[in-house]
Amino acid sequence: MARRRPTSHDVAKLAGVSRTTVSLVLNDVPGVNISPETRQRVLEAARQLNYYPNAAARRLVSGQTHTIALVWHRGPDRTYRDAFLPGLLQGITRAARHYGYHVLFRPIDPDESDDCYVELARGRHTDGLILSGPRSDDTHLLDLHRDGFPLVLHGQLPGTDIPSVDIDNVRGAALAVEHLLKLGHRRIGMITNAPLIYTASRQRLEGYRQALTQAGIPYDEALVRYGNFDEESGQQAIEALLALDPPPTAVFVASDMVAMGAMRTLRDRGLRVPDDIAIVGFDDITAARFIVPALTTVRVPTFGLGWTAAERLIRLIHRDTLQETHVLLETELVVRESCGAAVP
Amino acid sequence: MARRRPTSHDVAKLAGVSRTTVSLVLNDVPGVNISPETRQRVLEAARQLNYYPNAAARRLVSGQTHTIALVWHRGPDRTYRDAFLPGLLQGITRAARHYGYHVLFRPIDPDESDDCYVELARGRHTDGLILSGPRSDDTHLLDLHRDGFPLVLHGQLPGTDIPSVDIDNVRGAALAVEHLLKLGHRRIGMITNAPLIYTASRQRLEGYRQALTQAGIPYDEALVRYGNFDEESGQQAIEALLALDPPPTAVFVASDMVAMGAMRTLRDRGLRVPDDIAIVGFDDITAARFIVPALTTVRVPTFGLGWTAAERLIRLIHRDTLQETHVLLETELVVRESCGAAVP
DNA sequence: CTGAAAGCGCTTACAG
DNA sequence: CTGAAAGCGCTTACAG
Repeated sequence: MARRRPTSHDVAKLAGVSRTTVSLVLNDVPGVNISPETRQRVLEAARQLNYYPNAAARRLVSGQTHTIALVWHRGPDRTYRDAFLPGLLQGITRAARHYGYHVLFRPIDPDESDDCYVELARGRHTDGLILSGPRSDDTHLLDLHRDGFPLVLHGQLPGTDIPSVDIDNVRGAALAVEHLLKLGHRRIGMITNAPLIYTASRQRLEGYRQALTQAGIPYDEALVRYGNFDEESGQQAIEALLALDPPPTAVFVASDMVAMGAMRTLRDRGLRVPDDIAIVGFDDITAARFIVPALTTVRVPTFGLGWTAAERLIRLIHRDTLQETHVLLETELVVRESCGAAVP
Repeated sequence: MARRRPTSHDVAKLAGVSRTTVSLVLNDVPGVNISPETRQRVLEAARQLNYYPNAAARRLVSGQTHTIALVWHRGPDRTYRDAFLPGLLQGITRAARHYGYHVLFRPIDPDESDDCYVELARGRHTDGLILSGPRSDDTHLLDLHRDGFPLVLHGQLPGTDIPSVDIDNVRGAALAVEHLLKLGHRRIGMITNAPLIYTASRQRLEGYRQALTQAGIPYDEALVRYGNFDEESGQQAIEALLALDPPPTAVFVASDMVAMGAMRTLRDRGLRVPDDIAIVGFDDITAARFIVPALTTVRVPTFGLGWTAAERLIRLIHRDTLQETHVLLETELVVRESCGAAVP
């Protein structure tokens, strides 16, 4: 800026009052009696000078930044996770705005050390942290938590009491499989979204098992193959499933991206979906609507995940107590064409 | 935190030096001679106390926040724009990290007033602003610019000297149409991405015209229809084009999302792409790869857009001069199946 | 009802 | 080579 920014001093001078009064008026401090005329004079002076209080000074004196940060791990599941970013961020920023907070976005690339977000917290750039895709070997995280720094995980870290928000993967997967069972399928294969080191993968597999058990169908390991976030893994997995004798009549693919690969292979092989084989995905990425046949899938409430995480984090910052430490959000089955259910 | 955070005072005491020395050592201030032993003692004390300088205090004294903000307009083109967010943010945060800056994310919903980002700038929460989707009626923007506040636009605002970064829409559209011409098409229709009030729409239409002119084909208004960001608008537009006598043999759809609608209608009508009618899109959204036939389209360099915007903004913050005020990034034609070119 | 003063936690001339 | 002091721009007890 060319000229010096106005300070509360300038406003005080122009209004003919002290800086104390300026602060009191501008912050609308309750329980203080200031004459309406004085109040008006201060407001007018501030407007005239186009005065905005310096955030740094405020932060210093209040000890609060009114900022929360989203730390976004970008691992091998990058493309997969990117699909959720807009919704999640939208949920976080909406909640933040509602409570008067700003949002800092901090992606962590695979080549970065895990602790690069620690400075954000310890250096008080932010009042709290949402960590998306937490690592179980992240000791800095536990240190921060131990020191009472407000933290919410997006995703799960088994065996910790750090508050977390996630979707109910088990239930979501069961939803998908139950739907296939209802359509009459008995021999249902599964392709996981990722290797089983990922919590979500294990949980979605668990949901598949539960739904089968519930229906009195024995779990058959041969019907399960492992995806790895991308199309190609879906192609390989479906090949293996097709090689079975007999092959499954339906497959639950626990990731839309992986399902895209599976469907490509089926098409290349001249197999029709859902007539020859039914498919249900998971995630509801944008492409699920557009592919032919349109993919029946399990929708992830990205906005709700973001809103809930931010809302709980701000609670923590305010030293409110959380009712429950871990929150699981419900998913929703979106029935389209690939499952073979009649679409109205 | 349970116990009081350590301050530079604590570090000084533990190391047996003054706070000045602590600051000098920790900031590695050049041109100061401090004995290696003292330096070591300070570093050790800081580590032992797990000391991180308070950001608010630093910001106050330096007058810099080392933060840039992305202001993200969420208008009627919401879904459309969301497709670009992850790439753009990734580019911005990478550049920011490279220069030691943090990134604040601030979406603006349609129900919010346009000036809600002003406080961010005037209150010095950030050293500069990237505005994505600027409005020509935004007077606050011009005020900030006049006052010398560092600003970079993502998108264009005709008739302003505010630095901007965008893609070369004209060239990108021409690329698409030239490709269709090369494949032998002479009667090429166009569906715009949005109404012509949007700069990008006008420019893509201009690229279409230029390519035709270049090939000696007269511009025929009847061959142009207007999309509106979504599938449905694509369906209506393609219907109108098909009703022509004769209909075009190829259509350039200046938005993948709109193209999805057009392709759905073509499929429903039993028309084959590209055999009966060739299609080229614009944007390269994720779904473009997965739809059948895979969509030939013009790729938008989202990462480059973000990186360039952030890099230029930081230049501005450093009071460097920019070589050129407006930067246009090149797009790239991604040839897939919908255009009818032989794919190797 | 309003003002003078202290203090938040740093950095940076300025002495010694 | 190192330290005492001022100051960044606010807010908040504390006097009057």
